[in-house]
Parts: sequence; structure tokens; C-alpha cells
Amino acid sequence: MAKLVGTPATVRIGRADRTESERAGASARAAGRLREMIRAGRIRPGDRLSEEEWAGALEVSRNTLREAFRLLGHEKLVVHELNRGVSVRRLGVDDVIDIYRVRRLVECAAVGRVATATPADLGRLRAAVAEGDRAAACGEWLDVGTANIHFHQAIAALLGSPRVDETMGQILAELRLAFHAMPDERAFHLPYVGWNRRLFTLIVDGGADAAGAELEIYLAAAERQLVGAYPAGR
Amino acid sequence: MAKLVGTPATVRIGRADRTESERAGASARAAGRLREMIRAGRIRPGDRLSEEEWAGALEVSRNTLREAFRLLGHEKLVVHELNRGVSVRRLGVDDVIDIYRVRRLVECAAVGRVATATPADLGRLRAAVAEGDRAAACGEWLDVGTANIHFHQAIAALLGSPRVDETMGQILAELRLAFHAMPDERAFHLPYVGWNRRLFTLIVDGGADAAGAELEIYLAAAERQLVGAYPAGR
DNA sequence: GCATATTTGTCCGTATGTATA
DNA sequence: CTATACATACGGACAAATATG
Repeated sequence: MAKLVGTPATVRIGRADRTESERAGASARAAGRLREMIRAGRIRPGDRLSEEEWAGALEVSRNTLREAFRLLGHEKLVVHELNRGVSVRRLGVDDVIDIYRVRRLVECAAVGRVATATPADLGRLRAAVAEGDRAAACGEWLDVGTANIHFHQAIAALLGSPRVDETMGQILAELRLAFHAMPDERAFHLPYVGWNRRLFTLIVDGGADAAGAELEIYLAAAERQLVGAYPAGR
Repeated sequence: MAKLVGTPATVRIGRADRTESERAGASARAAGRLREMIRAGRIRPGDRLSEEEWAGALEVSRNTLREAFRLLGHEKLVVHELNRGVSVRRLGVDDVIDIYRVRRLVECAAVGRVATATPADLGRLRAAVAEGDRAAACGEWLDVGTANIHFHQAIAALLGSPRVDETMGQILAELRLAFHAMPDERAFHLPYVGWNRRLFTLIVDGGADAAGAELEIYLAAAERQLVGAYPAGR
């Protein structure tokens, strides 16, 4: 609508007022803002993202927005259908099952290598547990989910592999899309706060085998809960 | 300035002459052609990819080419530095080491599940072995490398996880960038043709443990060979 | 099933900023 | 330090595909 094309004088159109701290390119910045909205559930899975609408809202050109869409598409947060634009990804039951397949493979192998963990590794685990406690005390269930993601990312990090870290970050971000489909966020997230703490104790002084066995149970339970929440169809 | 708004008649400007058979979006098509050139080594790691030059060569606009670059960037075949454009990825020693870390994790877990393999799974393994023999007989070392990639992708596929399949496809495509750094392609690729055949036999009738042990040795040897070929620096 | 409105895919031209010879 | 080349980003245009009445 705006149509503020005129003013041929030096007008500093566009993003002349950037806050200095954000220096990463307009497309990456737009992608970041969209990612945050998806993460927070302000845009729900299945929602269409109109190019014109969001180019206006984020104050970038359509071309720039399309580059942002590509970024999010590669992170699997949005899907891009030819000539039909992009929409927020909607996870199917098969996606949830596959994600837990990968989590079992990676996380169980990771706790098996707890013997080689550095103090920094253990610090990340401990910090994520504390973060979950704090968020649960405040009733901030979105943050509880974030802390949970951090905890399991810290588990995967025991493998010391950048590529594993990246993959885990991606599939856990995908999984959050399924969190938003849960009817009662509190009931969904609360059990894992205590469970994470118990798991942490097992990892640091229970030994690899005990921790691995517990993690298997943990992941199976979480998968069952998510899959069970799906309606008959997808 | 142009202001060529007129010509309300049907004027078919631009790419009205597309060959009908390629119907996947110009950006995906451009990415495909670039991917193939990188795969074949016609563009070498480290080469800069000028937007203007390649937009002309591939007969697409710069905007479309940039979308193609994003695709390849996420596949880690090219790197994108802000304000410095893109260049073909150059693998470091740390990348090779990390890739083999992931390969050990995934492929060894996969052969451990050979008991649940379907006939189709085994068929893919067998076909990849045959493909390697055939290519080696012709002296087509690029195709030998491709067959080797297919073989290990078929191993990973025993896990039955789309996400694992995708990740493996990606890191094996990355790894091919390192193949191109090998001084003598024949000497590099030849040993694996026979080794793959032996490994295949072990997998189908040697049992999971024997196959897993052999695969560990195989991967360690391959990693050592690639790392050893790197000059002192990166 | 058809005509129309909307949205996407692609291209162009251009201005601005950044890196390098 | 200046000049030049190139990447980033913008806005406008229109054909083609899709959705809608």
C-alpha cells in the first residue's frame, strides 16, 4: 500500500535505521524474525506465508523475503510448493517417528561416551537442567521447551561432532513444531523437567550403561506421547 | 529509467523458449547444472563463482542464480561469505575427520541392523557393488566414486530413516570434494572396488558383528588415506 | 467448465555498500 | 588512497499458475 516512492532527494529509504547490532544481511535478519515467530508459535503450522504480506510486515523487498524463505526452507521450518508459495511446516506422524529414530541413534551413542566428556560438556548439561527448572517455576512453558531442547543438544554434543550438533539442532527445531500441536502445554512439558534432572544425575555418576538405558525409556515415552496426540489422519 | 511498461500485446519476453522437458523452476535447474559441474570436478574447490558470469552462462537472472546458490550453500557444496559472494567449498582436514565420525556412527549402526534388511535393501547394495566393478573396468574413476557413494548410502539406508538418508547423501557429496584433491584418482579409488565387494559378502552372510568390525577398519583406512593426502596446512 | 482475481516465478534496472587491485 | 569490480538490496514489470466466483 505505502507507495512512498517519491522524494528524489536524499531520503535514506529502506533500512537506514538499523540498530547497528544487526549486521548480517537483510535476508538473514528477516529469516531470523520469522524463525522466532514460528518458534514462539505466533505463526502456526499450516499457515500460508504470503510474499506480499510478509515483505510489507518485515519491511524487505519480495526478492529479499524469498531468500529468507529459502533459508527457513532448508531448516525445514517452512515448506515451499512450486507456484503455491510457502507455509509453515506441518509435521506428520511419520516425521515424529523418524526424528525419534535419529534421536535414539545419536543421543544413546552420545551418553555412551560420557567418559570422555569435558567439564564444559557437563556444564552445558547442568545449565540446561537449571534453565528448565527456572522456566517451569515461572510457568513459561515455551521456555521449558527451549531448555529441554538445549539439554538434549548438550547430550548430542558429547560426541564432539559439529555435523551432529547441526543435525540435532535442526531436528529439535522441527520437533518444536509438534510441541505447538499439544493441547495442554503445561501437562506436556512439566514431566520432562524432573526427568531431565534425574537423567543428568545418571549421566554424571550413574555410568554410561544406566544412563543409556534410561534415555531409551525417556525417548520412547516422549515419542509415544507425541504420536498419541495426533488425530487419526496425519 | 527503462520504463518499458508498454506492449500490452502478448510479447513473450524473457525465457519463453524453455525446452518443455525441464519443468522444475529455473533456480532448481540452475542449481542442478552447477551441482553436476562441481560433482564432475569441472569447477574445482576454491573457485569463485561470479554472479554475473554464471547468470550469463546458465541463462538465468542474478536473482534466480542467487536462489540456486542458496540451495547449493545448504548442501555445503559452496560457501557464501557476506559481500564476497560464493565459491566452491574447500574441505579442511577437520571436515574430513568429522565426516568420518558421522559415518562410523551411522554406518556401523546400520550394518548392525542387517537382520531386518528387506530384499530391496540388499538389492541396492548388490547393485552398487556391480556398478563399481563396471566403472572400474572402464577406467571411469569418477563413476567409481559415484558407485562407492551409492554403496555406502545403501548401507545407511538399512536404518530406514529418511533423515539419515538425507544426511548421508549430503556428507558423501561433501566428501567427493575431497576426492578431487587426490593426486592419482585411479590409485585412490581402485582398492575400494574389491573392498566393497568383500564387505557386501560379509554383510549378507557374515553376520552383523563381523561386518561391523570390518567396516570400522575400512572407514579408518579411508579416513587415514584422505587426511594423509592433505598438505601440512588445512 | 469458464472467466476473473490473486499470487507466485522470473526478469530487469539501479542504487548502495564492501572488498580489493 | 583512489578506483574499480562485485555483491547486496530495492522496486517495478509481467507471464504463468492457482484459487475463486
